Amino acid sequence: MTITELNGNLILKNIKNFDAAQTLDCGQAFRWSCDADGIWSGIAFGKFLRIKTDNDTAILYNTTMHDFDKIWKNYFDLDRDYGCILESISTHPILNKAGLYSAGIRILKQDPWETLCSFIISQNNNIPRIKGIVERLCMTFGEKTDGGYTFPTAERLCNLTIDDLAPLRSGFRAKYILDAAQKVARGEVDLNSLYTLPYIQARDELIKIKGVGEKVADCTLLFGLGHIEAFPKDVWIKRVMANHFDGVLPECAVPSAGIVQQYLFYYARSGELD
DNA sequence: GCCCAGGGAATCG
DNA sequence: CGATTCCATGGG
Repeated sequence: MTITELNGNLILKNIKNFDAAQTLDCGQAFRWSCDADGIWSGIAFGKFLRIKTDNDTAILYNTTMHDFDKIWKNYFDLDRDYGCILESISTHPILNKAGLYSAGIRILKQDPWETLCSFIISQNNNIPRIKGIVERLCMTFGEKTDGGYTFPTAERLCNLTIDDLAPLRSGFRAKYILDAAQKVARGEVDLNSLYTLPYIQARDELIKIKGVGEKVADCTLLFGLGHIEAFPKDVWIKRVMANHFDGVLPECAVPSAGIVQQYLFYYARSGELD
């Protein structure tokens, strides 16, 4: 991968397995949207970004080398070799097809609090409505910034009431959002410690929060904390496991289970598997 | 109207 | 332990 700076934009060349549309619209993040020119816009870690990918090139608009090194390189997981992972599952016919179909997906390293809160909202919910609730959460309690609103911190939310959250129309999830905000803001659950804590222990920490079970915890660990061994089992993945794998994940997928999980989720939802 | 959605808590037996 | 049931909301 090479990086060049041009007119305030960054151009990444020879970057493999990175497709903005697949990565940002595969259900791991809920705040990105695409315009007519194929440019994706969103806010993460308090910063607004526009990005477009085309084959092995990516253009990041109106950003700096400093922010790229500090935020976006890590956010888009650009240091990981996904070709190696795709190769490792290529011997299994279904996994191979899922991987080829999803080869532009990168597993994001999102802000852990935003990830936790977003996936609490995701429970028994559909993706368009999750996006709506998350956006109303940001507009109501986030801070105005370039291009929109930031994701509100746990500290901002921890003293609110369920009535305060009524404008979100998040239903029964409101009480879970508040419990998460309180435990995180008080340090009762220390999200930053979960980066390095072993996977099982990190998951047990997250499950202390009301409304957080194994699935929401796994999504937080995978999409926010870099634990690629986490394997979130939602209704789609349960169907794939039952219908195609006899309930057991193929051995070759285990080392990078979370990434393979996202390939399967994306592939299954496309209708190509059935 | 009915069914389902990136589930989890409460309550059974 | 495992299996049900309920939870708010809105799109299809």
